[in-house]
Amino acid sequence: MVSDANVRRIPRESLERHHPKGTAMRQEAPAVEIGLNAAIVAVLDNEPVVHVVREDDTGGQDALPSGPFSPLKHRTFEGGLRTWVSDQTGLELGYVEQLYSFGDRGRSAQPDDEMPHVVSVGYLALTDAGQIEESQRGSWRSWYHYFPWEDWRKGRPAILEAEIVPRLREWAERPQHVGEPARPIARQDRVRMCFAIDGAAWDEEKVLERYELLYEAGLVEEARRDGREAALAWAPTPRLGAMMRFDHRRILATAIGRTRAKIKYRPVIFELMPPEFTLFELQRTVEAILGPHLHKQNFRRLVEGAGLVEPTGHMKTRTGGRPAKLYRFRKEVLLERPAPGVRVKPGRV
Amino acid sequence: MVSDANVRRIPRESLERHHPKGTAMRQEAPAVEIGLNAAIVAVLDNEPVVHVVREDDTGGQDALPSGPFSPLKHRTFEGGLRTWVSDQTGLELGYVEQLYSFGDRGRSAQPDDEMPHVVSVGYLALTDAGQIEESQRGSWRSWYHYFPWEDWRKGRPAILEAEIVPRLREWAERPQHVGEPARPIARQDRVRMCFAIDGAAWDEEKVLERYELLYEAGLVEEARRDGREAALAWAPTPRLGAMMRFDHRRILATAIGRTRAKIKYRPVIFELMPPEFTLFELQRTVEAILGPHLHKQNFRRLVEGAGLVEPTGHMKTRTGGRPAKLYRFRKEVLLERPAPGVRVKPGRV
DNA sequence: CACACAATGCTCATTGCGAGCATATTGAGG
DNA sequence: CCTCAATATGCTCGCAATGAGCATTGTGTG
Repeated sequence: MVSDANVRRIPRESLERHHPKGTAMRQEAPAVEIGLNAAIVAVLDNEPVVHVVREDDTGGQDALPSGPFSPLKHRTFEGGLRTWVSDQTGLELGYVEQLYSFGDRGRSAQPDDEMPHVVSVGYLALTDAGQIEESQRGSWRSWYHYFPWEDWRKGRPAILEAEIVPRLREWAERPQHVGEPARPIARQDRVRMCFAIDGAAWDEEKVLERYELLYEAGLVEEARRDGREAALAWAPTPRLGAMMRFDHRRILATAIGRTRAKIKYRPVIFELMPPEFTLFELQRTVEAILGPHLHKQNFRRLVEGAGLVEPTGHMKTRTGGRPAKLYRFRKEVLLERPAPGVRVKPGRV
Repeated sequence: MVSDANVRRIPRESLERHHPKGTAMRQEAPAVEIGLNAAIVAVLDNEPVVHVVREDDTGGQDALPSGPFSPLKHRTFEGGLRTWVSDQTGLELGYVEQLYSFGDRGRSAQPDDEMPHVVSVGYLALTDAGQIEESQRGSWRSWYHYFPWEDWRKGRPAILEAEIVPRLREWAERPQHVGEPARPIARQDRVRMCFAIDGAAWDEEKVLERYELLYEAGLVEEARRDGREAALAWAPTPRLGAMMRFDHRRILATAIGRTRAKIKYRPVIFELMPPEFTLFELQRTVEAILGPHLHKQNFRRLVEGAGLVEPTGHMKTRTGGRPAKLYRFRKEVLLERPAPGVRVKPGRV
């Protein structure tokens, strides 16, 4: 337990900056600690992987690299994040983007809790797998290890019909707890939309919505850990993906959803590629991120036609067939089009 | 000045939760204060407006409704925000969405500063203008009051050629300051893309990029207030939009950009509409948000064809011409399409 | 040297969308 | 009542983007 002295009282003048006209608010605001978390993503051997830190002393839960934000040392969140990641993993991040700030970390904290409150700011970082050294490989895990139901590369994952959908259907039919916020959309419909049942289309971007639904229904281990009531009512459930520390799986879900959305309108896919690549390698990388197979010829037409790439003049010979032209990212596309990206249609299966 | 006692030291055990394996980090992290800020948007008489609080005692700067996050009172950020807004303005918010967390508030704080560090979490809220009472009208201002260059409803705003572009061109040609981060994209190209010169297309979603460019170039008052070096080198510049308190204009820029992007793939436009409306009223609202004129017949085809609306059976007669059918938002569309929205193509002029 | 395997080139039907013409209904003014 | 201005609404045409599939070109291998 942390002593009461750690709950700092913010002086009046600080509050005044918020409410110079003296509104009704008078209470003092305790300070909080800000945790910076990075979901560092790469594509390694056609598998989307995320960097994790194993924590042997806490039952082997995986965690994202993270550390507290210190305004005395870090000028910006992003700067602080880069410092932490560099210290903890040795990686120098390239592309970094803020995802979301979670105020109800792990949702386990009670309002009267005396623990210093921790707020999570999640970040997405994309890295070329070529940077990963052999010795570091063990620290990277497929993101489908944590979200098996998101992996549609071999068709609809069996875990959906076998484990998830029946339990969600049952949950949807149970009466809601009193005090639970009335949702504008019924449970039934949320399940239908999120998990593509009864003819609804699978939307690969709804990663977070699906995870939060499973959490609400008490079907992921984090819900049980955090003591959700709904979870207590449950018979033992098979492990639906690997648990992570704190709210890190939620942050990772946000990261996956954002990556899947973003490659469609920003050329961030090239952050995951080596400097030179064949068009088919590019396609495999996109498929690793999004899921199902794309039409090869059309993918080529799309990418070339959009001016996203240009040939380097070199060839790759060991393709197993005819040699392939090597391409590089064509940076000028950023100056030509307002929203360049791999505009693959959602809802393919 | 705030006494040193206000810089709370976080105890070791708190840090340990971040770094159980004992990495190299040992310094203590001071706590920070989290400010919640709301950009509350409505469309009033075909004008996009934002709720502002006037602050007569600080030179009349406008501010967004805001208040500190208190984990003791607020279970979530969003809950805290709703409480603050309700207390300060009497508004009960409907649609609310988190925008971004700004760690370098106002960018004026130095790393060695002893002021309690304030982090801004910005939110976007959308409201039906019908909720606004007559007496409250004075608290709402057109968002183009703060961003005149964003208003393309009467064609390309004159302020661009007259004031902005020439100064930006000059700024782009000046050598960068030493110590300034080397940007992957040259100043010249950033100006070109952001402000649609030399044949580049105007991207109405790049609101934040444009504001940040003007800030960097020292052309908005906030930059001068915050003591940017670049700004000091400048001869007096005409007022480019109205300044706001702290980083509120940056938050508003984020809000505008997000709104413009979001109505294209989520039916949030209906948060701004009364329960019944004509298709032309809907079009005017979209145009207020996005800018230029849309083709009336095609807009109708788009909206009806996407199943976004359904006729109520009622008619509106005082249209100035033939009476118009009244429509309502068709909620079922959420269950049918993965990303329903007013899919207007960007880059129209 | 034929074959398997990929890479690459091209066609064709369908759809989506920009643009404009045409018609239907009102209220206002003579 | 009649005409006109203004708006609502319906429909067509043509181009561009896209999904799907066939055909051809090069390499490595047995």
